Amino acid sequence: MDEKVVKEIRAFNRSYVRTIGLLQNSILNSGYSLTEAHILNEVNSKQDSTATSINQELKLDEGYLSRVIKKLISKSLIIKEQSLTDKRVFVINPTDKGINEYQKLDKLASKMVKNNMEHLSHIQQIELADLLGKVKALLKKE
Amino acid sequence: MDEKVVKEIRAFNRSYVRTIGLLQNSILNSGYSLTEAHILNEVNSKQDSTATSINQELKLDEGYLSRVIKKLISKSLIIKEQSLTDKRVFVINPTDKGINEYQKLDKLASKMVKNNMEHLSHIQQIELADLLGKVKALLKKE
DNA sequence: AAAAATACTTGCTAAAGACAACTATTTTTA
DNA sequence: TAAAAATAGTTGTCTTTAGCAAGTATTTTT
Repeated sequence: MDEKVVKEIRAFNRSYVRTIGLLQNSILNSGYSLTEAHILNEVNSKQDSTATSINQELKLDEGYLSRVIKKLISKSLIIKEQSLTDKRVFVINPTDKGINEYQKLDKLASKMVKNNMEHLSHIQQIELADLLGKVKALLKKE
Repeated sequence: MDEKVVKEIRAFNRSYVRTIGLLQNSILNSGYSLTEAHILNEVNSKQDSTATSINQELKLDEGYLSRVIKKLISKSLIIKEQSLTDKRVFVINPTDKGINEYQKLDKLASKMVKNNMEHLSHIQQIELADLLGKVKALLKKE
């Protein structure tokens, strides 16, 4: 494989990690940890999540996940109900408060992205979205 | 600002974070924490680093950085010498072992990137590098 | 010369996460 | 169908990572 290509990709990764890192840190100022925000996102993105389904995405330690879920329950952001068909399983859904908080986080994340792009002209912004879309498409082909 | 653009960028961030996250985790299996790897990178990238110069890039807690540096010294990966011209300053450089370990990490990171791209054709790889270069250029304009 | 700033360190604490052992339930298999 | 294995989740314990505040030493500013 072309070393030049690898070099270019790694240079991009380094610079982009820093950018995304800053966006993520802004979420940390919202009162939720990154993991909590991710779980909130999972639970709000699909109905009847379970610890297992959440962890298929997040790949955390199960014990740790269990505790974070407990914490989110204690904050009344999610509820957990034992499945009637399989009593090993506990179905998780957001409360109204959880939906609300998630939407706040979502808006915050959008705002951060906007702030990060605001020095670009409108045409450049469209170009950026176009470029990223193409990259995503290339990398999706598994 | 165009909501569609923001949406596209956020979708990209999500998918890319996952990709980079996997690469970073592979480094974690090398026996060094991400922070240690970053410091090793800093110290190997430029001569006579200092805690302050490292932190201009990494932006860690100063106390924590001080301790991680101490740990790397105890592992004989870096050495620290008091500056003769300004005794507040301690100049940091990699040892031979530190240079060696850094090169190992560097190769590992390249390998991971390669693995991640290997399902792409040569033309697609070049296209990817080209797209990422353009994105980086767009975002660099501060 | 005193005050402020810089460079770094240390004590203390909390958060994030890993590992192993455990309960409860369901599925597989011999 | 009873025993074994697998699945889903929890809890105890520990380490790592990191942040905050107060400290030392030195240099710069006033």
